[in-house]
Amino acid sequence: MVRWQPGARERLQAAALERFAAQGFDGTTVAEIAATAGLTERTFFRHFADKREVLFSGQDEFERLFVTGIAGSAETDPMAIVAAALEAATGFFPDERRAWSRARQGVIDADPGLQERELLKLSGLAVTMTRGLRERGVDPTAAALAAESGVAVFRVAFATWIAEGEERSLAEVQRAVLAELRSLVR
Amino acid sequence: MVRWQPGARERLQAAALERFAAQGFDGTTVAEIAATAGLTERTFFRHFADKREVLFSGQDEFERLFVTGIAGSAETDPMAIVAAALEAATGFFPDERRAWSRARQGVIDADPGLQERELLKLSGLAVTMTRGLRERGVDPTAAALAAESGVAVFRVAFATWIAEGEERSLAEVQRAVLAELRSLVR
DNA sequence: GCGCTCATGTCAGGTACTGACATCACTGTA
DNA sequence: TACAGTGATGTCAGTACCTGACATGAGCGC
Repeated sequence: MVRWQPGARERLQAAALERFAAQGFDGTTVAEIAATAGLTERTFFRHFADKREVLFSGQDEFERLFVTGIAGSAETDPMAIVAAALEAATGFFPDERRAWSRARQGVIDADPGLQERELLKLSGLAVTMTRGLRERGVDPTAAALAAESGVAVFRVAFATWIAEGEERSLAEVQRAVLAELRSLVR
Repeated sequence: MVRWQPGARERLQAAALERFAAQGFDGTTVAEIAATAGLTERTFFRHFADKREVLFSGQDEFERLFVTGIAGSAETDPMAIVAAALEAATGFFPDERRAWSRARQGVIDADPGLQERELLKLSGLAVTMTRGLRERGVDPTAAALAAESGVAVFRVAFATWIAEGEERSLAEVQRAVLAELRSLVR
């Protein structure tokens, strides 16, 4: 007889997204999420630092794609390196995840507290990319600027990708947005 | 005999900054801030939506400077309009406020929760600027890009302005940062 | 078999935040 | 001058988030 069902963390994340989508973030208690997953509130806080984090855990792997993308690029021009990293990061969002991403973003867009957390994560991504670029020998200011631009491109591309009716892959959308940025800056 | 001392809001803000600087954000309770200001916890929450907001109230006026700066500019080029708005906004940070700004930023930099709130405010500023530019007839994508760049310039300039040993005014620093951005993009 | 590990449960408590109602100096008006 | 209304504050009770300390018991190595 097994004492605990496996996958507690994943069950909590699924239960949270489902409840948030149905009743809103504020209208859902942590105890309720835990109960839906067959666990207790205390266990929830052992897996996630706070109530909001349940929607953002997994970001680490996403950031790692950017880091390895920067480190593995053969380019020397900062924006070209960033473009390679953006390309590598699209692997985190295959088309099968589009519906899930859309639902998750809908929940985030409905709550300022969740938007705060998202901004903090993206800010952390920019910091990480800046560091990676500087380790490649890029000038500090140029590195920060290129990293911020890269994050901006990702944001716009991601929003487009999950928009109703959009059918292109994230990689395709991202290439188009990057091209648009280049023509605007020129 | 007066029933209440005037300036409750300002007293709460001053007490909060002083306590946060001395014991950290987490190490300070709202009840403690209120008591320092000669008030109760309940009154604190009548003036500020939450504990973090006590450090960010006043942002509205700052944003208004950007808006009027955009609306009042005679330029037509998006980045030139943004430059004018940046210039107008420096009025919010005269040299007399440098020490206070430095103390406040030190508190924010020490707490992730406060950084989240700061990012949300800056994101709101970018949204406001984007709207202002679009009302001036600027293309949507160009407006968003120019607004984001403007916020980025402000962030870098502000960080430089409050750095130890810096003596130039915020307006001077900001002009230098903007020039650097222009040369990088070119 | 036997003890160790470790994910989970239980319990008590602190702090952030909110709604409902009370207080009372001040202000305008008859 | 009396008196009703206003509005900032206080009091109190309650909910939800989050944490520390300790208990439980199936699985695993020896």
